[in-house]
Amino acid sequence: MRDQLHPEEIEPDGDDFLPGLAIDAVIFGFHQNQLKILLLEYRNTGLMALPGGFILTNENLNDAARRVLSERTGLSDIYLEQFYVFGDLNRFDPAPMRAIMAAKGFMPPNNHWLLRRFVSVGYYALVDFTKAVPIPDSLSDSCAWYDLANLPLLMQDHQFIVQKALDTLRTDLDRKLIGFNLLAETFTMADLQSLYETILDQKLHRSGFQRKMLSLGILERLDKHYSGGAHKAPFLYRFIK
Amino acid sequence: MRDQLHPEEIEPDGDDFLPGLAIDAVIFGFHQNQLKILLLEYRNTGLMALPGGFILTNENLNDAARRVLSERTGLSDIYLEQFYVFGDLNRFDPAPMRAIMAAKGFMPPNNHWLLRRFVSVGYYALVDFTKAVPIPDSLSDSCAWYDLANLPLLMQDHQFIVQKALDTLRTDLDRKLIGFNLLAETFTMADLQSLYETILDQKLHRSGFQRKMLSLGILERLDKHYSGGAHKAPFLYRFIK
DNA sequence: TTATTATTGTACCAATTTGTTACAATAATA
DNA sequence: TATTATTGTAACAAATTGGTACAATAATAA
Repeated sequence: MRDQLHPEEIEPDGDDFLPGLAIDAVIFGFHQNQLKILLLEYRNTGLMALPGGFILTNENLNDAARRVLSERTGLSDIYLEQFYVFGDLNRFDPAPMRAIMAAKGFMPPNNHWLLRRFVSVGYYALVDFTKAVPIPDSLSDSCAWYDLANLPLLMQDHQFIVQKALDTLRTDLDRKLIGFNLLAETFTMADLQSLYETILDQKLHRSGFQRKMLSLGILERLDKHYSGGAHKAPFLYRFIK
Repeated sequence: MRDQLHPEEIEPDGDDFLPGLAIDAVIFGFHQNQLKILLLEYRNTGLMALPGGFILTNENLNDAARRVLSERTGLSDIYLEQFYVFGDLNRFDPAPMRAIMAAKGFMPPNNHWLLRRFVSVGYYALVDFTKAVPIPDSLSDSCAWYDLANLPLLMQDHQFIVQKALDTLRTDLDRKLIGFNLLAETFTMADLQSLYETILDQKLHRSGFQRKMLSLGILERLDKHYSGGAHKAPFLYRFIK
């Protein structure tokens, strides 16, 4: 959304971008049985926000989202999905953006394009936590993972956007088969079940879960896995298309 | 989308609207066991298009969609849902819009705001066919129902938009309970089953369908219905929230 | 080396849901 | 009054899901 600007973006016109339109990205990761999302923290303001960006005038909307994702995570080929367009008037509040620009030493005029109303397209993304390398944008001093269960206060309506993304992820989890995008290349059945339990926030029965997953025909069983656990070694699986 | 303009909208600036952003509406109805959608036909051009519109600068996005819906159908309180944002560059083709404006006797300059790139938010709506009164906009000479199974050639990417709306309707049909919005206030179980069969494009088993629908607890059974049919009179049902 | 321990893989049965057939009840028509 | 097509529901089979049980196993502890 109105948060990620490269130095060259703080211009009086913003002519390189589609006016009034932005992208907000809820980037999910999974680590130590916790769902996490990427958040930016803005220099000298204490404001925390979702990664986002604008759409170049010669760029497809979905490509702009992919660009934002890749700029914040270093990854390409990310699982990415539109989930909602946030277009209410009451999300228009120039104060946070003005604070961010002021912290950057820029005092914009009141009609600066970044201070006007924005409609924002919400995307959610699923990434392999172990592969993503969070990269702050030019205005933020950190880009890092935060536990979804314990988020800090977010700027504007970003808390609402996160909730809507999570709702969509929950309903998409079974219909589309997307959970795998949050895991590493190979994983155990227990990993997968823990992921599902965390996303859906409910316990699942081990036996039934395994039966259901295997019946989908999207898992390839690999060799046994003998890590530190003092127990029977589980199989490893890989997702197959 | 870039199709509905009142006379006052054909101005050099379009300052009353958010720039570059539009709404396309796929308005579904159901009549004589056929799914139908509303289409506009533009004067003197033969172009057919989805109803659409723009967002006023002081208007919520969803309210703009409701306004478009009410302007084309005369109905308020319509079931309405966002389903996708169409933001590819290749949907930008000024020719059809120029033809529509020319047919209206207006020769716009090449940089006219209506001839530039638009990102369009797709909404689908479900209305009671018997209550909706299709109303053309100021540039079209007809607004009418067309069989989804037998659509004419549509402008730009509108065929694609319709397909995506239908896909969404199909997956939403069971998750949310929205089919009733396409029926009249009261209906028979056969009506409801026919609706489901038409939307999903597959035969369903009468007994199982009835059992499932009744088990949802969202139907109120009314009196018997004795219409023309030379058969046992079916019950009427009403949808309850 | 051998018991201990926690977990894994899978078999098994119960409970529930879904798929299918059957048939009596019924409302108009012949 | 018989005929006809449809409706409402019962009945049962098949499939799916929920839950338990238990042998197999990999490390650790004795």
